[in-house]
Amino acid sequence: MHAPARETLAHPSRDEIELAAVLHALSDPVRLLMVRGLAGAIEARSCGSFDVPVTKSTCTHHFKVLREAGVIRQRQDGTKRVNLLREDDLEARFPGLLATILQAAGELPQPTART
Amino acid sequence: MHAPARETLAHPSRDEIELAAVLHALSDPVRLLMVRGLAGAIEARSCGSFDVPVTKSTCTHHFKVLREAGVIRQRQDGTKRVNLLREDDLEARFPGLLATILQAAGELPQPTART
DNA sequence: TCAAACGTACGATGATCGTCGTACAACGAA
DNA sequence: TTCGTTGTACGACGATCATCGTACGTTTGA
Repeated sequence: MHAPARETLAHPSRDEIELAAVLHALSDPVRLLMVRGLAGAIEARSCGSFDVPVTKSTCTHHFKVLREAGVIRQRQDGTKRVNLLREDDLEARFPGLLATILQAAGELPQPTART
Repeated sequence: MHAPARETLAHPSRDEIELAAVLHALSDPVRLLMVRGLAGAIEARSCGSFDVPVTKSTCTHHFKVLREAGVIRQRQDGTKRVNLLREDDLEARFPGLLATILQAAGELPQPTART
């Protein structure tokens, strides 16, 4: 077991994304926070750039849940692993779902704008 | 503890409905089935009228989860307990959410139509 | 009055979940 | 090369979950 796990980043294909899995993934407050952060970002964000009240291990766990549910895509980039929402795939599979949930989660997150 | 539980039907008020709880409630395939059945029905439906692959006790449990999440409202009617979706409350709290999820759950359920 | 139907309550069980700490691997910079 | 950064892997822990069987209460109907 010396192979770097970086090769093992399994993502479900678009058609394999299941509604129940997506809803379950988004039913955790921490993960909802992560997804909101991802939705507000233009660029893919590394795991460590999130302000969530859990340790690194737990963070890894949550990103794995989101990835395996098909909500996010993870890609290795040097020592960082960057995450981005699979907005297109989700929209194709479940139209309007992500946007509606994000809106229900308390409007869009305002990264640094406060007029 | 001889009081019939029929008095103890606690429902969250509209403003107490939480997104995470709703998503969690809907992240179970059996409950999703129940909600779809409820959405297709015009009248409130009794617990026993659902075609779900679980026993009665489990059914009771699932309806309780749905009720406590604020997804359905339960009312006693003779020996039956009837259920109906809290569409208005959900729409007011999380606009579009229920409809979007129901649509994602595989279009509208066709109770007895098969042209 | 008696029995059947409907659904609950309670307890149990095995599975999954969210959380953490520690140890380790990979990469980048000095 | 060496060190710090980033994030994972692997247990482990307690909590919650989905499921069931059995026993019981309530209402309806014969």
